[in-house]
Amino acid sequence: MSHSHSDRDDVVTRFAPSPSGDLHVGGARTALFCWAFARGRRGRFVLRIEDTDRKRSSDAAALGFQKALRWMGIDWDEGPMPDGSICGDHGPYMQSQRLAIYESHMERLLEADLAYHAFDTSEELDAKRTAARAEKKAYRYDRAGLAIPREERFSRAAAGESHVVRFRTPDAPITITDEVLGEATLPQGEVDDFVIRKADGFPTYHFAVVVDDALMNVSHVLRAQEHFNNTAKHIVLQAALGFEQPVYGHLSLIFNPDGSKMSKRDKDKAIRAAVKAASLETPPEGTITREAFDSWIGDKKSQLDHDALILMAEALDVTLPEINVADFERSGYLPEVLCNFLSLNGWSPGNDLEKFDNAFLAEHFDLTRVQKTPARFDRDKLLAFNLDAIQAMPEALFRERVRAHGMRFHPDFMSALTTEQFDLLADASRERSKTFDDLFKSNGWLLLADEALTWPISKPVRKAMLKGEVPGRILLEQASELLQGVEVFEGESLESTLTAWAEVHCEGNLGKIAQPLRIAVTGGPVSPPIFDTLAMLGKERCLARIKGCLAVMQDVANSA
RNA sequence: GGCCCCUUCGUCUAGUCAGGUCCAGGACACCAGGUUUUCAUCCUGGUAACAGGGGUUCGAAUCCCCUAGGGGUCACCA
Repeated sequence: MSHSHSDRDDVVTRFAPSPSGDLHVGGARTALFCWAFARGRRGRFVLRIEDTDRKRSSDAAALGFQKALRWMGIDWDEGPMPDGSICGDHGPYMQSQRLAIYESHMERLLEADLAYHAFDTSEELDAKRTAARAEKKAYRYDRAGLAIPREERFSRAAAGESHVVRFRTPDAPITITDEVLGEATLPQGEVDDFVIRKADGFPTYHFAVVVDDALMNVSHVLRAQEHFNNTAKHIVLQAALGFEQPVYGHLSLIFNPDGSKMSKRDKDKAIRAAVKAASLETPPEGTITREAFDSWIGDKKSQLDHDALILMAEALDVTLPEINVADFERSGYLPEVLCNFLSLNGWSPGNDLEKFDNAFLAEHFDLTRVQKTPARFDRDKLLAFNLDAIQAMPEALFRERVRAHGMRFHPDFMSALTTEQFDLLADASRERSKTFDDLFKSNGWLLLADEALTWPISKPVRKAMLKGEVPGRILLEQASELLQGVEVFEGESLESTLTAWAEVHCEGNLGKIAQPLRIAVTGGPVSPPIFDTLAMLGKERCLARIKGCLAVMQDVANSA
């Protein structure tokens, strides 16, 4: 397997996820950095799917990864494409389709006695592992398989006896050179004779990754720090197979704000906490079955599936933590902001510069400025960045993007409004939206039928409606008549009419009438600016709602 | 526990490689004041860190050593 020089001179990076679950932010950042590194050097970026674990991998997950990357604005030159096609001359890019390739290299190692069949049972190995742990020692394979004569190993394997193939690790220290972490030498014996082919015939990660990176001409391997120790295995494997060694760079991990490792389990954790807080012993109505609930509660490590998670979160009024790229999309973050913020975790361009796009990242990203320490993921800062980006957006663009978000995640909301209504809402919401989703979460009052609106009595409602020398409900009654006479029910005319009216009836304090009006037409004390709020609803509906509200407030006042 | 790596405000980080311009800068968060018809936004100001201890040096956040703390890894998962 020799490669031409021109081939190797190019920068080639790859992102090689195993397709289980969804792409989480840590993986997304790795992909982003790999992409940026290649793009900034006119190199190629490869997407490879590492599906050698047949139990955990799925095609759906692989597609989900591709969509998540696309959403972030990350494109790749080689690998599977979301439309089902395949790009690149070094495929296949699904490891499960490369078995014959691995096998040919495996044979070379076996023939040269650089690898050997091992017949240990998992029970035997487990026992040795347990013993090592009891002695507080690191477990290392004892090369028991090597005691079997070579001929016998081959014949037993040929006869179909269950076995794995282990790599015969050289008896020498191994030095890893890493562009981020520097140089580290593992003492001899630290890397044992690891498995390179599993009993099911599939290569292990270590073997597949080394073969693929070499055959795909990968020049720079940028991956998570959890792989740092594995690199030693990859280096000795490359030497045995006669492959060139790529440049390595290991990226620090991303943690939760509390310092715990960010994981998919965090969603279950959030719900478990809510279940505990509410002392629930049965699943909430309309969520999951009693059996599912009991087994989930019984096993703290078990996870609910995606739909169950959402149902439970809604029933318990819990906000699930965003972990996956798809979560951030659903929550209404801008992909360019997520990318910007993600790259600030573990990398910075210096000069106090914080806001930049992917093109800038590609141009300036380099390994020397990558942080060695893990970063905690600060959602507040991400939110602040998202707000800034939305505020900086032209009105028309915001309309367009927030509409797209609505069509995707809130179709009922969208179909309930006219285009004019929605544009009004979008314009009124832009400056106060931290995410696209904010608009949909906080304006449910628009969708309700006028008869269905209610006015829960809370402290701010009581204050605005019932307290004071002239209670708000009285002013509201008067303002209602005023509104009846407004011909052009639009923001500007409403503003001039109501401001003038407030000048006379509220001592110039618009708030005195704005708040009662807001509560009357929305059912609560929070909404976009009052004139926009009124205009969106239209004259008829405003008057109907005010009428209903006044009746309720009258009752409350009477019973007080 | 073995091995490897790391350690600047609450958080993300600049500064560390080439010691003085750093009684440590920016951002988010927080606190105080202001603007505002609600919420949010916005404006102004403020609190806040070189993990600890030894060296080296005229001088150390920056170099060396020790201690403490953190992380990764120790699978027929990747």
